[in-house]
Amino acid sequence: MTSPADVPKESLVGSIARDLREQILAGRLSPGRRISQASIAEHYGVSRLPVREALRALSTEGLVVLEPSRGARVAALDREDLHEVFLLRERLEPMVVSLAITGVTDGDLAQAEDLVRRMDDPDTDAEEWLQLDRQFHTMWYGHVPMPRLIRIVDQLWDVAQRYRVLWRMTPGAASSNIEHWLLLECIRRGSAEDAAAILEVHIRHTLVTLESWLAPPSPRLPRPASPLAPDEAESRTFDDAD
Amino acid sequence: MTSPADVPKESLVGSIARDLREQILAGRLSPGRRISQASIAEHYGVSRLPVREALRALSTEGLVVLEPSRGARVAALDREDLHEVFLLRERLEPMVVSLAITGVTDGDLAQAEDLVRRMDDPDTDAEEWLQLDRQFHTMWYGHVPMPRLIRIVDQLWDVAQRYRVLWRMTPGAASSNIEHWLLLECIRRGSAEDAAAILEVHIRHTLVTLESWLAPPSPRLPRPASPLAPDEAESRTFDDAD
DNA sequence: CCTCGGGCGTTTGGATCCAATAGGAGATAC
DNA sequence: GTATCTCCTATTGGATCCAAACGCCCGAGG
Repeated sequence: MTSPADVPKESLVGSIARDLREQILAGRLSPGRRISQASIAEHYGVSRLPVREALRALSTEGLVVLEPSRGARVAALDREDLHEVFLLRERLEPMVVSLAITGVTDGDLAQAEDLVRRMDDPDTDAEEWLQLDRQFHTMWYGHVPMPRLIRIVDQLWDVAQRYRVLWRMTPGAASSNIEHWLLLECIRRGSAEDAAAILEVHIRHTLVTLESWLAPPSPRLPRPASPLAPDEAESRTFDDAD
Repeated sequence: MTSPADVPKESLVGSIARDLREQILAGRLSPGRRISQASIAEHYGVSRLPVREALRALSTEGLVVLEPSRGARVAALDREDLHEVFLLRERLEPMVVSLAITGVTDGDLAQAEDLVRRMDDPDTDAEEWLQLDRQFHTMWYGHVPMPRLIRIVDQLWDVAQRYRVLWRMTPGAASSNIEHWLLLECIRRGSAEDAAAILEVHIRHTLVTLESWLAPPSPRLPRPASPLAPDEAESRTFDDAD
């Protein structure tokens, strides 16, 4: 999701990195799983070289961890990391929205309203909902001329996405769209402070919901097996993924 | 400055990236200058391959820019970037300090006081002063268990360092250490809010000083030729650097 | 039966080689 | 004299090949 159109000709490493990122975000490559350079290279029909660089790039984004001469693994998910990522989002994204608010156009507002409306639609499935949600939150970034900040927030979104895949199953997910309507209203009114405040609450709300679901404070609720468990057993190979 | 001891055996690309980073931060590789893979490789006596990966790693840190099949350049310095970097520092570093403050030990305080004292010493030259300054600001990070945040702030410091090299020549530099004493006092008292506030002011202060010096609002002051000018002429080759 | 050490296979890391692209110099036409 | 088109060279991107490190399995010894 980082800069789709500013590179006229994308290199191999870029496309491989993007696809791997997609796989990891969608959860098709489980956390903690080893990534063999050779299997990836064979899967894409290329040499191991661009795969190496793609893995290195993904490691700087925090999606994989690189152990020297021991290979790469999909970055594990744990509650400390979840907490950190959402704390950073909570601090940075309100900043972005309040900076973007002066550049918002009528077309943006119409598009945003359409997005929120589609999120209200009970027919949209979980995956599509997540995509709409991200689009709603990131559509304002184009108005903020701070490329470093945008890149950081985009990467945080990438990591957060891995946790959000779990969150969409939680019961608290429904109330989220109410905050979307609120945020949209603040943006429409052009009040940067209110929008920032709403967004901060919104992110914190998501964090609390996620944490309370992952670390059972009320263990009486029956839940499926904890999805945070990294599969050290390397149960699946990459080629199993598709 | 990222994790000196947690990698037992450093790979070639790591050491090359570290050295190149050092060169760029110290200003020995001027902004905008082209970096030829071959010259770097020859300089270190290695193949071009680890150089490529090191350049890619540095590009994710924002120190070099990579144009596809056109090579790498040292990232240019401009006022928008300066503004952005310091705005992010202003938002993130107070957060770090306020989070670190509960873990501060007496040893930390003694060491910090020594650092600030040495910064007051008129015998310390500019380069050493910058190093002491960075050490004073980053010594608290070890108490904050948020690796993503620390890495982001470290990278921001790296970029900021390139501007600070210029800043140390400005007349406003002297008053900076007063704020260091204040910050140290807040940390000693254990008041996170005050420390965060002081640090925020401190960073903003630095930014304003730098901006007013770089973009001459009072052009009567005689200044040396603007150090922000990128040398598109590629006046120096890498081997000239040492 | 458990533990330690050596040999082997697999995987990563680096070097060398080849293709493709961009930039520039030179020649030619207007 | 200037602008444009073409060819050439230098540099990057990718593939293949080789060495070194890690992990594992098996065997010997306590």
